[in-house]
Amino acid sequence: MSVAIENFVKAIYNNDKHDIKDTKPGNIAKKLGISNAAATDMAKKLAAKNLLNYEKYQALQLTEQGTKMALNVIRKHRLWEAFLFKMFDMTLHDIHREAELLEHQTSDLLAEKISEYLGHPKFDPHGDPIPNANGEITTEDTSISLAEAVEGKTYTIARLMSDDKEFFEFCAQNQIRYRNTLTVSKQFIGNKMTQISIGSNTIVLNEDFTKIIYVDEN
Amino acid sequence: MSVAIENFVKAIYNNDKHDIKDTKPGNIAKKLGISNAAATDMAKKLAAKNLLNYEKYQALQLTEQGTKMALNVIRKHRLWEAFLFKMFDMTLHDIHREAELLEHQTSDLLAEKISEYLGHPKFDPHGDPIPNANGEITTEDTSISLAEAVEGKTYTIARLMSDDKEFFEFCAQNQIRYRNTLTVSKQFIGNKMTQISIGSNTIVLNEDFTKIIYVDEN
DNA sequence: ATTTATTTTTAAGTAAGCTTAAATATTTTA
DNA sequence: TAAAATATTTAAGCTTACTTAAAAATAAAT
Repeated sequence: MSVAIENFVKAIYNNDKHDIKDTKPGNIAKKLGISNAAATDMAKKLAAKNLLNYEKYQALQLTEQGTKMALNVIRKHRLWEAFLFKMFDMTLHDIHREAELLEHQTSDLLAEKISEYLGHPKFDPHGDPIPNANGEITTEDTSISLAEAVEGKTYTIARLMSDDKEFFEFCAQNQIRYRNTLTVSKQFIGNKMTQISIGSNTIVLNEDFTKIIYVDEN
Repeated sequence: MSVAIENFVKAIYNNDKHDIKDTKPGNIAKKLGISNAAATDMAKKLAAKNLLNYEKYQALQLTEQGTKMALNVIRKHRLWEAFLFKMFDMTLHDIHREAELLEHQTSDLLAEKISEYLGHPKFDPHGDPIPNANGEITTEDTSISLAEAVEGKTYTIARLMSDDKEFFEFCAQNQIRYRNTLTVSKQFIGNKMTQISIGSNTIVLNEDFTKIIYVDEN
């Protein structure tokens, strides 16, 4: 399938899971940076290909086939992230950008080789679950946003939910990495600022950052 | 640049170097599997972009800019081949197919990371030279076709000049690999059949195969 | 040196994946 | 609940990268 189609079903899948849970054409268009008209157009085409259900003015819903395609692309994306993260010294943001391109040009064979090399990992370096070759994906998620974390407790970083360059540069500089351990040492200004200890560092995070860092209680 | 454009300049570059040394639209079209009309069309477009010189009925000639683009893509292709060959157990044919796709979706940064990881190799697993980041490429080549090799002499495999699946499966089964050593033990039926020893194996090659294996005298 | 064959070019047309503008439907809010 | 705001759809049009068919030029062969 074409890059445009793969990105379209991926956007629907992701929107459905995390974001605003709104998969109407306008939201998908916004996410992909295309016009609403283009999204409606594409929706009709993909409905004809049985990748999604389209009814005028309704939210777009992936069919089983469409979901399978989305998970196949997401698998490749996350495997590339894990692989590049392991092999090369690059920021998570750069790795994300590479994976965004490579995911569409990767055979199932190569994906399997990468997965095998990495020991069939279940999560990528953002903490996102990696679908297996059959399109099965771990859905259980006990993590909470750092914004809801409790002063004095110790946590493990479960997810870095962002594509933002600045955020990942900040992460790289402050040992904020998937599976690292941190302790919440102080919450202040109405819980909008959070001071954490991570490794030997003590840093203060603003609200924006605490909202996109997800943690599991230790 | 688009995939179509990158493949077009690459085809011209390669035709100019190895093949029939004919870069007229029809030959490029044949190589790319598109119609002659499409090739002429593209040639005009690329001339407008200063990637090649186009004159009616004449061979296509890459400009400096076009050559640079071709070498940049070829660099990425060959780095991927070298990298995948090192990392994964895949046939040269499979590796070639993956590289053919990945080459167009690889940033200069990632190419550099791969090159660095491999210790800036000068040749890929087919024995093709890898252009450096400045678009400089090793051109010296002392190798001869195995069809011209001499009975009794020992050679090093310098180049496997093919994209053919069956050929590479044969290679994989018979230790025919870039830089391996072989001895020509017998030439017969008017030098059309060549018997070689490679490792502990003795195998007979037909004319087709001897023509695409290039060797250096030891 | 003509005829014949082959290549190249031109012309017209197609599909994919977009755009903007206008019409229509839905949602919000006063 | 009617008006205003927002979203969605339709319509028309664009660009890229192709296609086939026919015309024109070049190359090969008798």
